[in-house]
Amino acid sequence: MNISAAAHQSGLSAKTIRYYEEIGLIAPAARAENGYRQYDSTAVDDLQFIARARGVGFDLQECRQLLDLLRDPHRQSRHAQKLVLEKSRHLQQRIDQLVAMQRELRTMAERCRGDEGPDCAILDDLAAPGAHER
Amino acid sequence: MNISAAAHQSGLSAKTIRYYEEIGLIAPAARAENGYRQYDSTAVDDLQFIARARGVGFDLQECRQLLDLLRDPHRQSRHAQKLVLEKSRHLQQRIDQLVAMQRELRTMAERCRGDEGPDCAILDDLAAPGAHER
DNA sequence: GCTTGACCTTCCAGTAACTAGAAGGTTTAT
DNA sequence: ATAAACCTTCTAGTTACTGGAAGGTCAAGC
Repeated sequence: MNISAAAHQSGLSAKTIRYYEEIGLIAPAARAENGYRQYDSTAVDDLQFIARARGVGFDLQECRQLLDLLRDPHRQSRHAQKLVLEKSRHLQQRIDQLVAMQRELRTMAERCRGDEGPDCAILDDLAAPGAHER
Repeated sequence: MNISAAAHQSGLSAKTIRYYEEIGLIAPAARAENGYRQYDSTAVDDLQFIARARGVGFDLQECRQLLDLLRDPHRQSRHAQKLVLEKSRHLQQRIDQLVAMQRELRTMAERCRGDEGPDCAILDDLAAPGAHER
């Protein structure tokens, strides 16, 4: 199958697949006589694997490690678990950070009248945070 | 005051301040005779404003808009409120996405034995998601 | 007077993970 | 014959910095 079919089946874009090949994340695709890349089902499996790993937050370097594990018959499942647990911890930190930002944004939006006038609690807050608490 | 003092007071790095000047986010700093950038309290105010806006999730383009509003005596507070509400909506989408990823990661980690053997629910899940549900 | 260390300057390059677009070859259908 | 929908490679741009090189400046200590 050609690259756009592989893209469709994996949920990646053709550009992204070429990029993954370029950086060596996936093996160079076989080529048809006309030079077009050809993908079989095992190639598509790899692409889907990567797409799913990306989807739960792994970066490309981590995808590389996960693919290595996937291909290693002597792997130890604790290695994969370690990657997941670490990712989960970092993700939680990021979530906590975003939730804190969200709280601040909501507080600012509530305190702002949001009318035609220039008085603005948001701009005040950004200029002197916490001033309204004192 | 020199750039490192301004950096310290604003919580930004000196590199970042120079970068903000380079892209025109802040006005070019005054220079001392020796060519060193000089910052007064109003310059530091701007830097702090930006640092706080960045801290609640605004990108540099949005910081630019917020600074424009801050400086506009004829501003309407609803414009600032709109920016905040939009940012809040996007942030919530991002949070929801990360929380969903987090759920998947936790499920995978739980289902994986995490031992010395090669059988790994995580790699299985990434290779064929939802297979265990069927 | 000289050195040392901590400042400061500019400029160039690199990061992550693509995405856009140009210029051109191929295939398929009409 | 031509149009469309593919495919190819290559270059450059995105965001918001960060690191490092090469070199100027300043204050303190010997």
